Amino acid sequence: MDYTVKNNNIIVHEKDFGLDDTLDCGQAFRWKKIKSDYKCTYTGFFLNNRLTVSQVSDDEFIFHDTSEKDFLEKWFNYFDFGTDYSELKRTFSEDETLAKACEFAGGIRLLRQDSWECLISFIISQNNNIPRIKGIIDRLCAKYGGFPSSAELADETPESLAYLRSGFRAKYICDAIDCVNSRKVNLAEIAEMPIEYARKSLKIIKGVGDKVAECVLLFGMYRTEAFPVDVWIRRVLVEYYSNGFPEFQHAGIAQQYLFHYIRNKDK
DNA sequence: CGCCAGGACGCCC
DNA sequence: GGGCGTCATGGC
Repeated sequence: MDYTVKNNNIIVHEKDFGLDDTLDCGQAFRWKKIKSDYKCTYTGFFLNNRLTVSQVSDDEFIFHDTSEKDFLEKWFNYFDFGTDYSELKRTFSEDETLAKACEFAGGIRLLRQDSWECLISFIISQNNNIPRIKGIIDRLCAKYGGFPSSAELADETPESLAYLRSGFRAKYICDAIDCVNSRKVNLAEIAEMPIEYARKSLKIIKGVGDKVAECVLLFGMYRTEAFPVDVWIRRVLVEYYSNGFPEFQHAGIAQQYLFHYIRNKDK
């Protein structure tokens, strides 16, 4: 990765990176594609830092109205620019199916998201579909002027959250708020725990089962050994890996390629 | 109308 | 331990 500062923008050159692949693959829910004269442009947030970013070509990107300081302190890490995805994909591609998946959407990167936002987002995701997940999170952020902290949400009840239309998940959101505010669950500590303890700790929260815990670990804590199995990945495992899934370092990142592949390959 | 969506819980055996 | 009905909501 290399970058140059130009006016108020940061121009980034990076291979193995695509905005559509990365920002519209179901790992983050607050990025919106907007009209532009570039290949594509998205606007969205990390915590409550807004960014508008455009893809100019296969390997050129514009981070609009971004200082060098903000780029290096926030966005470099968020987009995981410190990781060599060429090398990762080379390793994954020893597997036949993963080779196809990496070829299909080679621009996917694992975003380093905020653990709290991730926890709430993936509680909302259960037995739900991506457009509706985005809608619920939109309504939450609209009310609070950004993604609310657990402290801001302290007085919410399932009834007061009715406007979200999140259905049976509202009581789970409230339990997550209570667990974090009472320090029964400490996300910063969980992020550093051995993975089995981290899983158990997250599952203290009602509405957090195996799959949601795995998503929080992978997307919100950059625990790349976490491997969420949802209905789509279950299909991949049945269809292509009846003899078991091979051992990979950073298997969670491989999971992202597979998830995107199985959902979109027939389109 | 039924089926499905980045599932988890409660209850049953 | 595994199996099954239920839980809101909205798009198709």
